[in-house]
Amino acid sequence: MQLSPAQAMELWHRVTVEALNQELPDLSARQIALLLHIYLAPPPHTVRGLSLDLNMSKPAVTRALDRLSALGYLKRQTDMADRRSILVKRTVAGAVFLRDFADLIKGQARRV
Amino acid sequence: MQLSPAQAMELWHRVTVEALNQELPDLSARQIALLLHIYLAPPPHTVRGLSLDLNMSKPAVTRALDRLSALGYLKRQTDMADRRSILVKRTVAGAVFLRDFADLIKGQARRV
DNA sequence: AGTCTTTGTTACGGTTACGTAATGACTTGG
DNA sequence: CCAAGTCATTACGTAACCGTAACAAAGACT
Repeated sequence: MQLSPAQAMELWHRVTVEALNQELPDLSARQIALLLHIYLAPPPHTVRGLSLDLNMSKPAVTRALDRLSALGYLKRQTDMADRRSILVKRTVAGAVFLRDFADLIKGQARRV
Repeated sequence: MQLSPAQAMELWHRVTVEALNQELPDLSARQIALLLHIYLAPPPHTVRGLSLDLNMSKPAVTRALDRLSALGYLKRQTDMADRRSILVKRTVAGAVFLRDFADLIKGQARRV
């Protein structure tokens, strides 16, 4: 996939502005990264693993999970093999949200 | 520019995660949108205009400008034709930051 | 058993952001 | 020249977020 710097900026511009105008639940950069990571990177996903992968502190991961699970975009499940760990699981609502977001990007990409 | 939903998500995922790992100054979605808008949409840019274009309250625009100008990414200039208004201007530092960001996107796009 | 380690969460203090409402500076129009 | 309107900012209360440090729960190891 080829993309000039100018195209890259125009795409990002269009998407961020459009996201603001649609008044999506406004997630921080970390929350978006976390959500995308859970849906796109291979499981399992634990707090510790996410903390390392995304370069954020464990409490920050916990709080992001609180927020995203309150929105219904994912859920926690304690790992039965090691009950200290929790496994972060996808949900239908999260998949729908990301699908819509992907469509927004796709739509704006077509205009670039 | 064509982009499947899956490609769109993968690109967004790669870029957001990479941005976290590089520990760029973490800007909110609004701040990024504002910065991109100022550099990509045709001037002039006033607080009121930005507030309308980006669907955010005027105080939110003022605060975002505070933050972004503290980082040196843009500057205010009072409009001499109507001294109530301010014109938001680009800076070299802002252009450099966005150029780097565009390169980051471009680099990740190549891997998608 | 008991200690040490690991995992996720909570507590705390501080920072940053928001929106509504009030304010100050300036322009406009009667 | 003064009242009304417009522009940006500040004030204020609230909510969200951060990182460090303390914590409870579970596992590992002797």
